Amino acid sequence: MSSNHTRNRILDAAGPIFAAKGFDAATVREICHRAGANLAGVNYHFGSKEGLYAATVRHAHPSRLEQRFVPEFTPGTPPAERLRAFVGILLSRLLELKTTDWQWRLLLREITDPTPMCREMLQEHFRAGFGALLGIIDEVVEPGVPPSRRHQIALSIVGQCVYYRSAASVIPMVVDEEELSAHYHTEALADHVTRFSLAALGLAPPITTQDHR
Amino acid sequence: MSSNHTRNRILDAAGPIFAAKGFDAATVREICHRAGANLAGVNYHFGSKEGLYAATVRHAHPSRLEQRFVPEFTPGTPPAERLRAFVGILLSRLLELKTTDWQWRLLLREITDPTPMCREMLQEHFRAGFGALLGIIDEVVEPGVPPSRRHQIALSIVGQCVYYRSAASVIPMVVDEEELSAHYHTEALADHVTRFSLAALGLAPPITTQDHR
Amino acid sequence: MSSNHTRNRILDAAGPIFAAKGFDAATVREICHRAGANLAGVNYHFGSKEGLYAATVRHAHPSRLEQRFVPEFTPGTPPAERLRAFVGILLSRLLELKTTDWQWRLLLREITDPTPMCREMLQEHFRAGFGALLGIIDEVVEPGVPPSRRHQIALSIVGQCVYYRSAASVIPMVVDEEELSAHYHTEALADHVTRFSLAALGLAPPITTQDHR
Amino acid sequence: MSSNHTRNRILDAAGPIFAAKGFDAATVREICHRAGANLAGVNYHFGSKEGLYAATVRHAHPSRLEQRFVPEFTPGTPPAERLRAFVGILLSRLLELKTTDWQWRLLLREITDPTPMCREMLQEHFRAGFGALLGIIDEVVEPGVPPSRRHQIALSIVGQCVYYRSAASVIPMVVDEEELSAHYHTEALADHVTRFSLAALGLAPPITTQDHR
DNA sequence: AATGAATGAGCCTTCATTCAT
DNA sequence: GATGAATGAAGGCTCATTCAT
Repeated sequence: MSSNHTRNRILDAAGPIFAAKGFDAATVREICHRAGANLAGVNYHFGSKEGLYAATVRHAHPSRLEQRFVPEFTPGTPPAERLRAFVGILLSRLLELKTTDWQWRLLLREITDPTPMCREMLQEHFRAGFGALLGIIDEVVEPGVPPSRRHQIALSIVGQCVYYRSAASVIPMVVDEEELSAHYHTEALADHVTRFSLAALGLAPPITTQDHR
Repeated sequence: MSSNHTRNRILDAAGPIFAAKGFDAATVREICHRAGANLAGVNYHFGSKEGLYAATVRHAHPSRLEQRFVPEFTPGTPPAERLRAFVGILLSRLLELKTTDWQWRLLLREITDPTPMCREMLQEHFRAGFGALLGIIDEVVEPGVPPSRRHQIALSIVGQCVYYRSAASVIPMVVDEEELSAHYHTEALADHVTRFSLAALGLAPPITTQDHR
Repeated sequence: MSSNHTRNRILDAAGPIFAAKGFDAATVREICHRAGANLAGVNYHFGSKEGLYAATVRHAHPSRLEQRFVPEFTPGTPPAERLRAFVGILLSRLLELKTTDWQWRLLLREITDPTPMCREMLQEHFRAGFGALLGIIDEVVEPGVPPSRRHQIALSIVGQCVYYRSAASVIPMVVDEEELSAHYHTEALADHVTRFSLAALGLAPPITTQDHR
Repeated sequence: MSSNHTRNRILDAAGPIFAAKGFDAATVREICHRAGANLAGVNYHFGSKEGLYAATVRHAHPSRLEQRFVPEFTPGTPPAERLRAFVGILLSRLLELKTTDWQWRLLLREITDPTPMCREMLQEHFRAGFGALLGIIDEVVEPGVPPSRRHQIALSIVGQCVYYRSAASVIPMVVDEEELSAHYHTEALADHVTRFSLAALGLAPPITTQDHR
């Protein structure tokens, strides 16, 4: 967009590196080297390593926002179907991190290990997704159920999904390889999480029962 | 156990520091200073910083194992009650991290950001907890439900709990302060997670209904 | 004088900064920033930082020369009165450095820590003041006193004045605060230096006697 | 004295460099290079560049203190003689700075451009000399003369001496070379300053008269 | 068995300067 | 005439490690 070449090259180089290593472990040297830029370029264009990090996160954000958390449904689509879509999208983002998909990894880092400099950006992003999920839940719960309960229901659903990522290293320790490949791909997990949650919401039979799938 | 005083002092000092800052951010300097030991002590006794880390994790392990995930119940205790106990213990460990309780924090770090050198220790620990939870679930599900389903049920329960820790920085962004202090202390969360899960398991009414609590 | 706006803006900005911090500590960045000019402006217009410094000193000079060291006295004014005036003016310039009076500060810096590039300017300035003082002394000394003696008398007088500036940081170490505020403002110091010097010149009683002041 | 070789080598190398260039312009690199030490040695032994500077000043101090400002006089030595000795010593220190005599240059730097870190050391040093001079003056002044006057007399004497150093670069501008070599060596200057001051104190005829010297 | 001393690699940042426009 | 962009050199400092004792 801008004609500023070096600045953009640095920005593009910084993203994957910050995403892969985090703020501390990433070095300005490596970023500049990968960008083919001079070592002083970071300070010239961004003032400091922190400035570059903030710019990188800001840079990562807008392109992400375009991907909504919920597709446009025709009115009348049942909540169960919409919940399945939400869970499917969330899980696919969490688990199918392509090598080039560093923006999302950067956000995940911020969630676990937040940096003061991009709190607001994180907040905006997180609220969007949370709001979308609440919209689905609101259609299901009885009128008298207080907001605090609805919030926790949402967190219970999100938590199930995020766990498959945050504990990715640990799940193979309790599940054998065969089972892993059969039941832990995105679609299978989305099915399970949706099913478990729908059961809790009273929109499906208990998870403990055998089903026809 | 050993008569090597310095070695043990370093080990004791390293635990909390690694737990608090992680491998990279922790410095040999600080550890040795806190241990009242010489800066060269780490390399002398453990070969390298990595060697110290591995030893620290091994050192952390045994004392942890003593704390079981489930108390000894009298036979016949209903699964719902046992599940509530399991969730309560897990959540209290996740959320109520006392300053002295660095061993557990070290394990949590390994889950999110695993280090190759202590995979086996992590595995042993994780399997113990997972097994305990499976023992409870097995009493509830119908006989025909396959193990893969039972595993995922367990992960759904654990995931809900872990999320309150891994997303600790992000939850205040969507929940106001008042609600936070009223509904997000350990006991309230344990009640919710148990209730949500029991509903999914068919052992409680849907979570969407108003209850008497 | 020139129609080159940027050049003059840089020159005006450089003066106070060089005066306040000296050549080394002053940065091209700050100067250009304060001048609202581009960072490259210094090198474009002056070739280098040194070139700017030389130009700044040259720029500082002419406006200074207007301020004479001795006011115009009516012929017949006694030397004692003229000496008091000289000392008063010198001390006030040394001690009462207004923020805007950076030219003088720049000269003072050159005296203590001379830069090769502006030797001539310094020389011209210094000779003017020295000559004025010699004019007063010449009226007092006996005819046979050689010039070398007259020069040293002048230096003894100037030296007393300059010391209050060059040792400004160290005088409070040997003189308490109360005495400082009572006897170390410009007028009181001018009185003392004049009195001491007049006594040495035989135009006043010895400084050791109690006087009526 | 200590067996710590590198530390002392750095200290010895730092002294002359700090004295010659000042704190800012001196570089840790040059110091370590000259000391034949590793670049990190400064931080290991002194914590920081500032720490090294403070240590250097402290290191410079004790050896200096041994050189008293006034030699031991037999009781009854007239004040004029003692004043001459004081002025002679002060001037010789100010003017005859051998290349190896960096300690005194370092102190002079502190006087003109004080560093917060060694204020107390400077104070101690300065008070010693000032006290010695006051001791001489006290014998001369009338009893009723207040301390403030005595202090200023002392400063007038010291000021004359210091000026020959602080204005060393500027004096050749008003005094020709021949006169310089004849009347501006240490002894001649000491004679003049003493004579000028004694005249002011009423212990010698006015400076304006031709004398027999 | 243990340590004080010393090291080399690497960190981020700042500087005056140069280049292409 | 003037500037935004970019650069190379150098700055102080921190780190894990090694060496000699």
